[in-house]
Order: sequence, then C-alpha cells, then structure tokens
Amino acid sequence: MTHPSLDRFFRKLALRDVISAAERDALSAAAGGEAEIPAGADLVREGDRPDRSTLVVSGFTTRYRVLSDGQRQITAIHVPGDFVDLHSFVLKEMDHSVGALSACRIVTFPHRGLTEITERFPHLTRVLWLMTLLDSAIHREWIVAMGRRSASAQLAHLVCELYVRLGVVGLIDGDSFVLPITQVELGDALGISAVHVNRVLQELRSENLLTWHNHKIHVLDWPRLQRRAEFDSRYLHLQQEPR
Amino acid sequence: MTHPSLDRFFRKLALRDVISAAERDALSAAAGGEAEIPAGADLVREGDRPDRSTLVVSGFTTRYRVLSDGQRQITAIHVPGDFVDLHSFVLKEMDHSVGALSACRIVTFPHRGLTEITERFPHLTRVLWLMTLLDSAIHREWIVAMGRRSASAQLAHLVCELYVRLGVVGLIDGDSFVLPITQVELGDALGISAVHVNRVLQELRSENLLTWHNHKIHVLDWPRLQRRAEFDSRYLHLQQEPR
DNA sequence: CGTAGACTTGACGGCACTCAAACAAGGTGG
DNA sequence: CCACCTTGTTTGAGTGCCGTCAAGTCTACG
Repeated sequence: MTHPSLDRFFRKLALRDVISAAERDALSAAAGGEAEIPAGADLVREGDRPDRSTLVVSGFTTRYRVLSDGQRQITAIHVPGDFVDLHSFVLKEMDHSVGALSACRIVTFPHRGLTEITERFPHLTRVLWLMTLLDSAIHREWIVAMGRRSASAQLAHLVCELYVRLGVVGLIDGDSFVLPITQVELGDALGISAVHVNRVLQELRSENLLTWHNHKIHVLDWPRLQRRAEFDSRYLHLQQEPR
Repeated sequence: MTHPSLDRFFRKLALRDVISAAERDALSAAAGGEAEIPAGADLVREGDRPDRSTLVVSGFTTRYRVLSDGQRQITAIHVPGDFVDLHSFVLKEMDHSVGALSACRIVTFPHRGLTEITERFPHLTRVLWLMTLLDSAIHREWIVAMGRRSASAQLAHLVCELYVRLGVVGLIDGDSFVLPITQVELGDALGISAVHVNRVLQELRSENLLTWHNHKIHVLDWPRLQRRAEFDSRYLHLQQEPR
C-alpha cells in the first residue's frame, strides 16, 4: 500500500516518468517516521552525517550556508513533495544546513532502505537520481539569474519558478500561492539586501505583474511576468519520459 | 582491462570510494569512441537530447547559458576527469550548452551502457550519482560566492577550487596550474564584467596572493589565499568512504 | 494597549558597469 | 622579416545599481 504522506512526492515523480505500483510500494516501505518541525528550526546542519534523508510533506524549507561574518546565502527553497537532502544519501556529509521556513511536516527515509532500492529497483534509482538532478538544474538557473539578470528580473524569475513548482504539487490556488518567507530571507536567497528586495518588489507591483502581501503572492499577469523574467521552464524538465 | 583514457576519472572516483576491478572494467567497457574537439566548439547544445554522455580526458570545458540579449553565464568549469553531461543520461534533454574552452580530448559513454551499469552495478551507480552531486555541491558554492562574497573573494575562491580539483587529477605543477580561459570568460563565470575581472585580478596580484599570466596561474600564498576566499574544501567531499 | 517583528522610505556612499581608448602579443601574408 | 590584423589585457572617466545606516510605519499578538 502506498503511503498517504508521499502523495505530492509521487505527483512530482509521475510528471517525469511512469512509476509502477511496485516502485511506489517500495518507496512507501522505505519511509520511516513522520515528524513536525517548528518554523525556524534546522532539519540538518552543515557537517552532520545523517543516516536518513528528509522529504517535505507540508511547509517550506531552505538550504543555506552562513559565512564567518554572519552573512547568509540561501541556495535552495524546497516546497512540499521535495526531498531536501536526498543527496546526503550519497554525499554522506552535509556541506550546508537545511532549515524550516515555516512549520513543516516531514517523512524521513533511512539510508539503509534507499540502498536497498538501488540494489533492487534500478529504474526507480534513476528516477531518484533525476530528482537530485532537478535541484542541480535549479541551482544552475539561480546562478544565471544572480550573474546576469537585474535584481527585479531575478525576483520575477524566482516567482515564476515557484509558481510552476507549486503547481506541480497542487499548491496553486487560482493565480495565487502562499510563500511563508520574509523579505530578509528573500534577500538571502537572491543575494541582495533586504532593503533592495523591498524596492524591487514595489517595482514589480507597480508594473501590475504581481501582488505580495501577508506571505501570499498573486500573479496578475503570467505571460508578462514570464517575459519580464525571461523565464523558460525547460530546466524543470516537466515531460514524462522513460528515464 | 581498464581504459587508459579514464585514468584521471578513476583517480577522481578512487578519492571518494573504493572502486573494484570489476567496476573499473564495467566502466571501461561502457566507454565508446574518443574524439578531439577544437577550442570554442560546442560539445552539446541546449535543447539537444544526447544518447551518450561525455567525459573530458584532457582540456577544459564549460557549461553555459546565453540570454536573449547575448549575455552569457557560465555555470560550471570542467577539468580533465570530469563527466560534463552525465546528468543528460537521466535528464534526457539538455537545459544548457557545453563548450570547449581549449582543445579537448573526450570519451563518450552511450546511455545504453550506463543503463546497464545501473541494472548490474548498484554500488557503481551510487558512485556515478555521487559525481553528479559533486557538481551540484559546486553549484551551491558558486551561488554563495556570487551572492555574498566580494568580486575579489569570489575570484580567489574559484582559484582555490580549481587548485584543489586539478590537484586531484594530477594537474598541479608545484604551486601552479594552467587555466586556458580569457578574462571575458572569467567574467562570464563570475557574473561580473571583463573590465572588473581585470581590476580584481590586479588586486589579488598586488596582495601577492597569485600571479596570472599567459593562462598560467601561480598560487603564491595558499594559506592566505584560502583565508581571503574563506575557502573550505568540505563541499568537494574529498574523503574516501563507502557510498 | 503596548511591544516585537516585518515592512517601507529616504539619504548617502561605494562597488561594479559601460564606454572608450591605449597597449601587448601572437599569427599571417606580402 | 616586418607591416598588419586580431585577440586579449589594461587603464581612465563617468554613471548607476544596490548597499548601509537610520528612522518611521504597519500589523500581529500577548
């Protein structure tokens, strides 16, 4: 029987490839305990050697690194259905921390069970591999945005990305979605100051591209927002095909 | 028998885990033809659906994306022994291009053979998976550098990274290494202008941290360069351990 | 109703960009 | 063998995006 908390995760997988019932069962069987994490808490810390990987069932998490002078850089934002540290299964030692942006519900997968999956389910292994490479593709797109886009286009791009990724797991409500993140955190993700985040946000608002209020974002003009960000969803690999 | 051109690649693997003779043979058998690529040529292009993955035997390559206004952002620099598009084996469609920075010798691995490896060699599969996750870790470190480090520290960090990565495959000669890359390309990698690359380079030179002449870099003071960049090699996962 | 956290606004300064030109070096053809 | 050209590096001047500092406003919540 398939695990109910893995619903969004399976949706994410099914968008990229056909997952057999046996594979779904194997994943469900590999799932360990569930847990609640309060907002602001760390799920894993840099230097840790976790013996299990964490899947976000609900809530938002972030991967980040803190520099010696206290500056923080967020390298990824994870939404429900994302495996936040599947890579620790292979990398062993964490080279960054993972924190909860909001209260989260998580499921953990002991590495022992994941190893078994790699021994017995090669196709499923490739699909899990794919999931980690999607993160990698998103990292590349962030690099492009940080290096070559204006702050406003970069922010627009992030909104586009989250709009699509949340759509995949059914968390878009009409033209809006919830994103429990402050402007300081947004600055840490974009690599700009919180003050500038505010200015850039107002720019996008004044262009009637979106509203952003109380952690709820309304996309007012999706085609124009995409053009503003030069957003192309190719890097999210949304096609179902044999992997 | 093991393939001689895979030497550097095997060295890179052996640094992270013990690779059996059978695994080395399997990889060698999966290797297809070798080829020479002239400097400036593309190995793969955005939108391609390659049926094989490319390993760099000698020479330097780069992953990049070009925006509509012609701006380019380099998202990765690959050195000999690196698999430049192993991820295409799983992602199928390329979301970026790969170009040769210098004349290169490459070996290609048909995806069919890689699929077989995932069916028959689970441990080797995890090691290959690891190789793609190292790229991912490097992406994250670039994001941190782009977002939160000064241009000079970012450049210093890149030099540190290449120094370590080239050391792994035996391409450090004393305190120096060859990096066939122009200041324009360096700017594309760091996300800054070529003019500013020049200024920042001179800053590091005047601090007696390094020299950079004719595509040859001398590291004059490794400890101080590391401190300047706040470089910590943890993200390169240099320990050998069971994956 | 008071306080803390988040958001907003303004002033000012600096890092990095653009434009432009000079300089160096390697390759080519007359 | 030397003009000439191309590519890459260096330097300068002027501009602007974005950072810091600081203060003020709004909202949620005890």
